[in-house]
Parts: sequence; structure tokens; C-alpha cells
Amino acid sequence: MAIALRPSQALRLWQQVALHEVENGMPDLSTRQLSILLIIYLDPPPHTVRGLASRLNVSKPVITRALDTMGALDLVSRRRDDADRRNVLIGRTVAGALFVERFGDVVIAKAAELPT
Amino acid sequence: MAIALRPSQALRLWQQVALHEVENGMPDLSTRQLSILLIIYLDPPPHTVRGLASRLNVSKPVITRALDTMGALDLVSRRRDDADRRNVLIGRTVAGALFVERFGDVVIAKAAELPT
DNA sequence: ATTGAATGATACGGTCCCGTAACGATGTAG
DNA sequence: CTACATCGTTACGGGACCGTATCATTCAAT
Repeated sequence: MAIALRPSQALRLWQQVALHEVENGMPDLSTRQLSILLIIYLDPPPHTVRGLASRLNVSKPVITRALDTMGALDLVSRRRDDADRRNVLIGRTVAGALFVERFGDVVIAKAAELPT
Repeated sequence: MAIALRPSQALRLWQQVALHEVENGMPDLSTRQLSILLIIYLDPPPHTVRGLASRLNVSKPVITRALDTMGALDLVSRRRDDADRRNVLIGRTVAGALFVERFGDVVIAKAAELPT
């Protein structure tokens, strides 16, 4: 069944989750970076720079730079596609999977605490 | 009643909302900026630089810079406190209220579309 | 009046990100 | 073999943000 939220609940949920991330010193990801990360971890592979750029309606360098940053944080990985060596396949990492899983837990916890 | 979310729903919700913001070219706010914005619009005033820095567990310049950026976007306003002129009171703007309201609508819409 | 505390802003060097344009590497078609 | 297209990356000048330290302004207490 669909999830029904009232406006105050929706905004409060976002606030509580964002606050939790900031308070606990998690990486200060932008909306773009978070979008990319969640696509990689929620949608079926393969993921390429061009595919992500097209889906997000942004330029390719935006994706490259986001992958640079999140790669430095060990949240995503890159490797060449052996079938077509022009492509770069973007993959998951252990640290990234843990980050996403923990993030989901935060959302669930804050949703459970929402006032009626 | 509390909102119960399964892990896949929680993460998918975040993904869909983030994707919607990026696709539609909304300001690419960081988690810190979003936290500050939502505190200003959800929590009762007054809001000060020091109070926000303390609540978010970050330094004062972080708040000043975030207010600079979001002020340039006309999402928040600043004015001196006449009672204690050391303080700066952070307030809402029409554009900011519209942004937050629209954002809440996006969350509600994406939550309603979540698969069971 | 003087001292000290408190507030928010600014300066600094450094890193990240922006949009646009060009680039090297690789693949494809004639 | 020679164009040409595609892919991801890099270059560029500019802006935003970082953490730390310092600043001017304002208030409070002596």
C-alpha cells in the first residue's frame, strides 16, 4: 500500500534525517551526489557515466566529478568495460553498501518517530 | 500513528525525491544547507547563527556561509536584533516558503507512489 | 571608563565543484 | 586504412565551501 504523508510529516522527516547526518559528521553529500549514489545501489547495473548523466539531465563532467569525490570516500568504484573499453562501469563497494544501508535505517527510525 | 517504512521503501523514497530535484534543476543544496533551511522553516524562531551552529554541531562560519548562499538564492533573510545588536536573526522569505512547501509536496507525491 | 565576554563576519590557504570546451582512447563504418 | 562517432576525462577560469584564526561590534560588569 502507498505511504500517505501529511506536509508537516514529510518536511519533518527530511529535517530529522538531514539533521542526524550533519550532527553525526557524515559526508556532506549534495543532492546530486546522493542521487547518483542511490541509483548505483538501488537500480540494476550496469551504470555508466553517460547513462547517469542522461538520467539526471546533467553534463558528463558532473558525473565524473561526483564519482571522483565519492570514489575518494570509497563509496563507489570504477572499472573499464572489457567488452567496450570506452565505457566505465560504476560499481558498489563494501563501504558504500554499509553507508546506504545505515542511511536507510536512519530514515526508518526517523519515520517511526514522527508525531501523528 | 507512526510511519512504518521498509528499507527498500525508505531508500527508494529518498532516491525519487533527490532525483526529482536534480532533474528539475532545483538548487543543489547540501545536507547541511537543507538542515539549516528546514530548521528555519519548521522550528519556531528566533534563529541565530550561534544557535544553529550549536544545534548542528558545526562551526559558526559554516552557518554564515550557508546563509550567504541561501540568502543569495533568496531562501532566507538576515536582520539585526534590535534588542541585542550582536545577534542576527534569521528569518523566512516568500521564495523560501514556496521552496519548502513545494519540496514537501514532492516528498508526499513520491511517498504516495512507493510500491508496497 | 575599562575590562572582558559574546556574537557574527571576515581572512587565509586549500579543496571541491561549476559550465564549457577540448582531448585521448576506443569503437564503427565505408 | 581512413574517416567519423562515442565515451569518459581533463583543462580552464570562476565560484563556493572547508577549518582555523582573527576581527569589529556590542553588551555586561566592575
